[in-house]
Amino acid sequence: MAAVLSNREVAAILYEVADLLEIKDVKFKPVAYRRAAHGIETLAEDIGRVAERGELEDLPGVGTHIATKIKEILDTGKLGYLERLKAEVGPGVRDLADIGGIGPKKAMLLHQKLGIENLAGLEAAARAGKIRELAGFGEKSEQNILTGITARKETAGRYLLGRMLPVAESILARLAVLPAIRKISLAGSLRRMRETIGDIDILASSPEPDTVMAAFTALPEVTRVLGRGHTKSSIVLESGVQVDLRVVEEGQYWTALQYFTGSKDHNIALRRRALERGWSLSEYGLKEEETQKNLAGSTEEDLYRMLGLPYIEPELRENRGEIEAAEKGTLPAIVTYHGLQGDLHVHSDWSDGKDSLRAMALAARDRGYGYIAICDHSRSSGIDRGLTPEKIAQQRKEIEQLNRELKGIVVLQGIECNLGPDGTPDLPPAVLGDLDLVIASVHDGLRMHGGEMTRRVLAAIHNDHVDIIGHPAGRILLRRDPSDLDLPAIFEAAAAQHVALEVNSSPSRLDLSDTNCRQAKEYGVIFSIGSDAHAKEELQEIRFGIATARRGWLTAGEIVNTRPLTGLRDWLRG
DNA sequence: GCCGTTTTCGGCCCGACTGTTTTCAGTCG
Repeated sequence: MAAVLSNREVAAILYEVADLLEIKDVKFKPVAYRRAAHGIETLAEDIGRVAERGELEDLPGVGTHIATKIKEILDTGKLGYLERLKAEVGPGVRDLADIGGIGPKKAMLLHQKLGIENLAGLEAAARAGKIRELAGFGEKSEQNILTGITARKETAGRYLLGRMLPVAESILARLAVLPAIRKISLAGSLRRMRETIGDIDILASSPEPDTVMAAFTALPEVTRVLGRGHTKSSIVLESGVQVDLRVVEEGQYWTALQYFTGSKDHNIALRRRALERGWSLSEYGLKEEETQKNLAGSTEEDLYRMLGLPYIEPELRENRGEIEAAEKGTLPAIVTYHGLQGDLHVHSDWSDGKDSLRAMALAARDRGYGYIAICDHSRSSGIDRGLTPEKIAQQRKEIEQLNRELKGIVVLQGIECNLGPDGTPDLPPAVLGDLDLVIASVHDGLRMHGGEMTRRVLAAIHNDHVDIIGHPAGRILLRRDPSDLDLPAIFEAAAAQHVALEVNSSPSRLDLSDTNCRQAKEYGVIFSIGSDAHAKEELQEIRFGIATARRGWLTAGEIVNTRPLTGLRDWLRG
């Protein structure tokens, strides 16, 4: 059997080809390879199946040549063309361009003039003071290279959305009150709510940009000012994250917000659309080529309307087909941030949570929920204080008492039961049958071989007592890859068995992922969104799960906890 | 290397900032 490669792995090979071609200063091909790679990366269907049907060339950006290369990758797991490029350019040269301030040109120059092969070589050359001697480099660029290498070692350059959004919102709040500020918003990947972000982007409008920049660069948490201009300044926070602030004139705010929200690919597609109409789109406006008259209206909605499109939510702006769908009027009405009636996955101090049942219930009511499902861990999950059948019976009494007492919120008794190696829950069927809701999750043996792991989860899906599969892919962002699972098989079974797949909102999980959701919905899967809160303050992290669902094009109808309690109960019985 | 309700050839998004330069290339988003 030939090696089975995921879409992501195929795309990674094409991206590498693009980078190496760019280093070789080949024109236009890098863009072509990147576009093909992006199309494959965001494809809902398995690329192998597309290839089997002989439809590779129907994919956007894939022509005869790239199709042949994709076939080679799928057949052999490798690409001869890439191997030749690597041999030609030098195997580690591509990594050099991961350092800020170094692009393809400088990477090649460093390689050719100093024989640098990798990041270790780059660091050594910088420390030895050799880089400043190169034409086009100086002392400052040498220092920046060293700083960049350090930053990369510490963080690998990505940060969790759930950790950075509060930081960004705090900065935003302090800038928003400045008298010089007219409008201000988050932009970039943070506004699109990507699961990890590379930096924080903020956009503001002001008649006095210098005043705003002065306040921004003087924020107490700033450890370094990377640059300060009239329209753009960049700072680095103690955490190592970079924050960019752009300040534009009032009249340019909405086009600038659209522009700086991205994604880059979405914007390129929009700009092409503008060009087709004889206009040019930039952060400064939508302009008629000849007259330079600005056609953009006074909101982002106006801008999309001018381009013949309905408004496209920031979470959808990834050039994953949203522009085509908008044009056809088939863009889904994605779930809203206030669209949930309850939280289906929270913990209490009965297992590893911090707060009592009562505290969790009251906090849920404060959020406007009608119900909350307490899903503490079961006994074998390796987590201290996991619940035994006896404990579950005691907990039920307390929950019943709470439900008699509390108005405006219904507490459901659920469980997050642990799945054994063969997919059997670690509680007897009779115990599971008495609970309102059963989440089944894998917490150990995550590195199981693909077939075994898939069978394990499928067994849980076919268990009559299981309502939801918790954090199905088992990934930890920036730390642990998803388990080796046949996701299409799981999606198919979950849809057939009416078992919901969870979108876990914990900032380091966001599992299922946005692209998983998008793929699963094609199978008719129903989803549940849970905060996985272990304290009442964490209930608000549900917004990251909702964001993930939105990025996965999910509508309220596809998410079981958008239903009021009666609707939820109907589904649980069904 | 891809693509085309003007094109099967000749295009392929746009502008600011940095660090190095005495007028601009490279990088970045």
